[in-house]
Amino acid sequence: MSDPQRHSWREVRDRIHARILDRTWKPGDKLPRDEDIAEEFGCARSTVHRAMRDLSESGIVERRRRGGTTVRSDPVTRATLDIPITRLEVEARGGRYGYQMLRREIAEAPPAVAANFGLTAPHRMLRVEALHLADGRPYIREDRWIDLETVPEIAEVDLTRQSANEWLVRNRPYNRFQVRLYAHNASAADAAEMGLAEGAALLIIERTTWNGADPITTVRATTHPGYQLVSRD
Amino acid sequence: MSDPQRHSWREVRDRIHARILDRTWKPGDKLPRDEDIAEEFGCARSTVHRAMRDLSESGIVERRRRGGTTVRSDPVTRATLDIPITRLEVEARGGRYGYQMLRREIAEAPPAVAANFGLTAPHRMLRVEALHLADGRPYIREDRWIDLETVPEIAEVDLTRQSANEWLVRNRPYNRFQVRLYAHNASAADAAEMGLAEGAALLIIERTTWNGADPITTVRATTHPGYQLVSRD
DNA sequence: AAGTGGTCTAGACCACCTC
DNA sequence: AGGTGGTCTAGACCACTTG
Repeated sequence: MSDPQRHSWREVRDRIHARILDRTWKPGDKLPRDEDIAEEFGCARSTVHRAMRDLSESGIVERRRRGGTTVRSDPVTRATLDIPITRLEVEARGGRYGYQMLRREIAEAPPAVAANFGLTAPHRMLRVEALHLADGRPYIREDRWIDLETVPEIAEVDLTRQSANEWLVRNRPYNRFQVRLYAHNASAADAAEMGLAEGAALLIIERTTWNGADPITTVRATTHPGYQLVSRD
Repeated sequence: MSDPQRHSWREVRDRIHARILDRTWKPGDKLPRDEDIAEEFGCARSTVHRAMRDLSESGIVERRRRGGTTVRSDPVTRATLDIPITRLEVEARGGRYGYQMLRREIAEAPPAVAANFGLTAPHRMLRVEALHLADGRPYIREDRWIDLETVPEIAEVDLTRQSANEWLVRNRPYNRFQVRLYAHNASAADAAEMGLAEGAALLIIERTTWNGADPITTVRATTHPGYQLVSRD
């Protein structure tokens, strides 16, 4: 009557969510078919579908063709993180960005690296270690392995001036990736290269990227002390 | 001709994405209107819309009513993390879950806690410190503050047997939250309560939840050494 | 003021999976 | 084999926001 958007998908979503929260529909229960909910709420099935997709993406319900919609019995907190390009992150904070390549070698990928890609056969890769600087101080140290079978051209690129990441983003974009986060005590090498105390707690961001089935690169980014990641919204 | 689903939204999405990757449309550029893309691709505008929403949620393009669609000039890696309920996480790994309340007090929220909620006025809150155990060993230690103005009933709940989180999930669900991740060296107190070496690098997961504008709770979860978070897909 | 994306509808067909 | 969610279409109207 007075509501703007009486049958908006957000309202439908919230009404369904409310019934889950008030235990009308309990974890593990099966919800009615979209069509029946649509009829009850007096809206189109596609509106219910839109609402359900949101609940499904939030991890609140699970949907399967023919199997219907069920309330997830193991609710999770599903957070979205934006991991920025380091140069833009530094500049956005008003800092002066710097990049410095530390080492470069071509070698067999060690087992830990191959495992990130799910590879069993030995693989020749380009390894690049580099430092990202903010106002001249170490900000992130990265240890990167690039698959030379997928990205042979990278062997010819001058990575002392341009970060491997920026070259890859432009020339070998990925369409699939995985991120792994954990804490790590600064090793003696970390401490020396980043100018900090040995043992300092550092957040590590590991990222592995593929283009379809082809491995592209895996990076272990060691952040400076105090670095934080914050979820969107 | 031979493709199944010739005009699927995924195909439309991938074709648009391909043009961004091959720099037909460069970062900062404005894309054609959905309707024009639909005409070019020979599909409905709603199919383009579906494709665009996916690109927008992935952080590849930005869309504004009247302002059109533009390619993001600061590409990010947008990762989704599932942070499970600790009890279910332990049980899923085949461990025996245990819970132990350490301390409970009612106090003014310190500035750091109030800041998480964006509060300026002093607030009385319930503070609960507790330990989650896996096979009898400390798994996660949590330091939680609960807003007594929003959730007065919690003061009467017996939190020695039931974790505050499980009570809250059932009785005061949130609809908005923020997560913050960082690394931290175990303090002497951390070390004593979790049975580990002082200075160990620990991943901290801070979570603050609201119901609309009302603060519910903020938790600082200190994970055990070696704990990892991995993105979905 | 007008043009863009956002939403809603009704209907059709499809794909997947459980029954 | 049949029922469920998933997708696509065509059309209409709305909301936002920018020129």
